[in-house]
Amino acid sequence: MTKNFNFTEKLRETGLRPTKQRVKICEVLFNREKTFHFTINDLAKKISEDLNEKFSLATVYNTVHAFKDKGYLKEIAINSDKSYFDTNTSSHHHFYDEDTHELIDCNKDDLDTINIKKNITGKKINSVEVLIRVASDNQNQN
Amino acid sequence: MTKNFNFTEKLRETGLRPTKQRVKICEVLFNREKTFHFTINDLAKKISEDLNEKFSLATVYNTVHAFKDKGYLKEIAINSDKSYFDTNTSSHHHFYDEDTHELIDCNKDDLDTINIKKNITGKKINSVEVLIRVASDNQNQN
DNA sequence: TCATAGATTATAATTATTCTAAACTGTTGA
DNA sequence: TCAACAGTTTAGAATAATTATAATCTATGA
Repeated sequence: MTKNFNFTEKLRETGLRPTKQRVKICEVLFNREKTFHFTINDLAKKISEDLNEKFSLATVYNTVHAFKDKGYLKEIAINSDKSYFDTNTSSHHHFYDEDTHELIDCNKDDLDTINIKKNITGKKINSVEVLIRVASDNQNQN
Repeated sequence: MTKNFNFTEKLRETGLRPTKQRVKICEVLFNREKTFHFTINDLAKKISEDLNEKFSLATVYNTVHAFKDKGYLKEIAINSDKSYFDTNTSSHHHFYDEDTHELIDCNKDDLDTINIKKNITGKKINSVEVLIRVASDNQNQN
């Protein structure tokens, strides 16, 4: 999904009916320069702010999951409080600011490529995620 | 915490009252060769199986959190379903088997050291976690 | 236009986790 | 040794994120 796309067509192409809600959520998520890191709640809030209308929470959940299944979104494991999603679906890693609870994408050159030397027999690697937890220098050491 | 330790003394040393429940949970967690990866539910089940008695779930939560705060346990972010904990508190990484929902420790030589080249101004790095998701070769590509 | 499969919705249900307040227990010091 | 108190445990209630349900609605293809 790229900026200023014909979301209706894109949705149809990938087998999702382009409903009003889905198209609008696409606009909120993908009409932007930088990648967007969000929780369901963030998104629901953004929808009601930006569009001045409120979709059912269930719709937000359904849509985000549909988008994730179609590969428009990536889910990022941070903790068990809530799920975080990322509009950047390329293979990349994250900083997580434990003070602000914000996610920041790593650039390609922030980190060497992760090289896994061991294979688990009969298993293939689905993903490799690095999470770098950071916090203010002058506070909780964890 | 090491195998066959005097848990009562160890608990006291770190400022935790060695109650019956805490000592028994120590035994379940730390009297073993290999590291133990578990969810709260796993642990609660193991307690009732191994010890043939049932501690209040709240106690299991309290104890696990106390142990985590004292550095006996590490929490591992996998998904938002539940929290996973690890008795191996050294800096290390994980494979996560998406078929069996099992965690497997990476050995030091499974992975190169992660070298982070970028700093976030004013922030210090608390931890660097790598999670390698694996799954059976002949099924869901995610 | 119509039938229908697929979506949306409000709400209920579920699940993991945290809170609460009462009862209980380790520890300290007289 | 024992009273007193702070720290723990406990059952159950409360909370929060998420999923399920079932009725209504809508995009789509005939």
